Amino acid sequence: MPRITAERREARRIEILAAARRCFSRDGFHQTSMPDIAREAGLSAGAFYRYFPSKEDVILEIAGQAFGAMAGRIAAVGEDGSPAGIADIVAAVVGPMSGPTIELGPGDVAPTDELARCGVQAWGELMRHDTLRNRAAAAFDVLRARVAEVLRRGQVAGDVPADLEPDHGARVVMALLPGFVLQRQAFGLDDADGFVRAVDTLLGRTPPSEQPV
Amino acid sequence: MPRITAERREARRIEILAAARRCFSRDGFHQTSMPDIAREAGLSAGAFYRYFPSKEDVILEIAGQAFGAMAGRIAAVGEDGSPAGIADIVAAVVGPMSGPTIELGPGDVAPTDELARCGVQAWGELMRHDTLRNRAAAAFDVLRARVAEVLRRGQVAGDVPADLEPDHGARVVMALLPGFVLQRQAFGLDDADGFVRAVDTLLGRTPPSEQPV
DNA sequence: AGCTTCCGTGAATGCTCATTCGCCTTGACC
DNA sequence: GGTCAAGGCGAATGAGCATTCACGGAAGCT
Repeated sequence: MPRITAERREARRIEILAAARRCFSRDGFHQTSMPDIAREAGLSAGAFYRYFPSKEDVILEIAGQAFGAMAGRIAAVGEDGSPAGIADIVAAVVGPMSGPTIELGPGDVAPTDELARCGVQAWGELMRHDTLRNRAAAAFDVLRARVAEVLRRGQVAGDVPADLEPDHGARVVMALLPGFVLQRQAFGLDDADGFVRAVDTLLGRTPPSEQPV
Repeated sequence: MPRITAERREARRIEILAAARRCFSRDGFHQTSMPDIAREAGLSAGAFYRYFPSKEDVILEIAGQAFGAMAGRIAAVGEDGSPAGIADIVAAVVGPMSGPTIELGPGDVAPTDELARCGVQAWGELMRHDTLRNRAAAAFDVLRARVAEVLRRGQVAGDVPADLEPDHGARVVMALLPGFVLQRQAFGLDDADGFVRAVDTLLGRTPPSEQPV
């Protein structure tokens, strides 16, 4: 018979994750100590371990949130049946991010700057953490296939060059996203509209040969 | 009167940096201990400190190498007077990377996978290390201006949409690079040719309106 | 050769940190 | 209200780490 309800317990867990995100986005994964997280969450160091087995578990969970938030935005494009183009995909990921981080469900949070900063650090972890990398690779493949599908539809509609290999094209589209995130988080370049407009223009919606100066 | 010549001293310094790159690319900045670096360099832990004041200095120097190697490739595009396009810039960064890391000059090394992996981790450091961020931001601005200039020339030649804002377009081109590096280093996707081909196609060299299915 | 100066060594130092443990508190259930 | 298992606490633990230091030895110079 637990002293606190399951809901309260879950809320506490989520609160600890939120505190960890704040610490990680401010100081980095490895410069944040457990007492830091506990203090930020308003708990003692010991209480933390009633909710998570180790610090690494929190890092992995937050890395998962960061990747998941991005993936969720991409996956949502075109789900309502509207005709989705490449620029729509880019716009979805690159869209507004400010405000507090909101829990959408268990382990599912809205994308924020805070989370994006954790994500950038998680890229570094990807390269030597096998579990994280495998999960991320699987998610990447799903998204890439989805983007490739959008490109194929675009080819049918004539919006996308017919001689583009969709799988390679999807790689290029996916490659735009980390670059934008990095520019925004590291250099403060957050003109998402200008970025999307440039993507739209570059992608040939307005073919250069028909737009002489 | 030094016991070893200046050349030998410099060689040792470079060797330590090489050892640190190997360790960092394998285990990450913060999972690598000083004894690890010393052992990899064939030195004692104490000797390291005759060459560098601290571990952080090595990290910063290697981060600088990683960014500098990329920057060097971008900056080299079009320097020989040949007409450079966007795809040339992407191709330059995305090009071959294997082989041992080669010292090109003081603090100047050729891009390798090893160095690229250090670079990805350095992105995470960027966000909370002011000195590193400021230097990177300055370098980024220079490169972006250079890419924007290539785009302007492309507009004159008719290869690039006239209504593209060159500064925004340059951001987009620059954004492609971290994405490609991450895909290569984290997921092993190293088909650089296919990537460049897709960039070339997407950029509208072959306007979609003239390529109906 | 003799002196001096610097280099390399590796054990010692003095932290910090993740994690654990014994104890007290709290709230649910009877 | 009483009981008791779980929650919370924070000092204690023990490992690991960056950095320092005192010494042995090798090069340069005279």
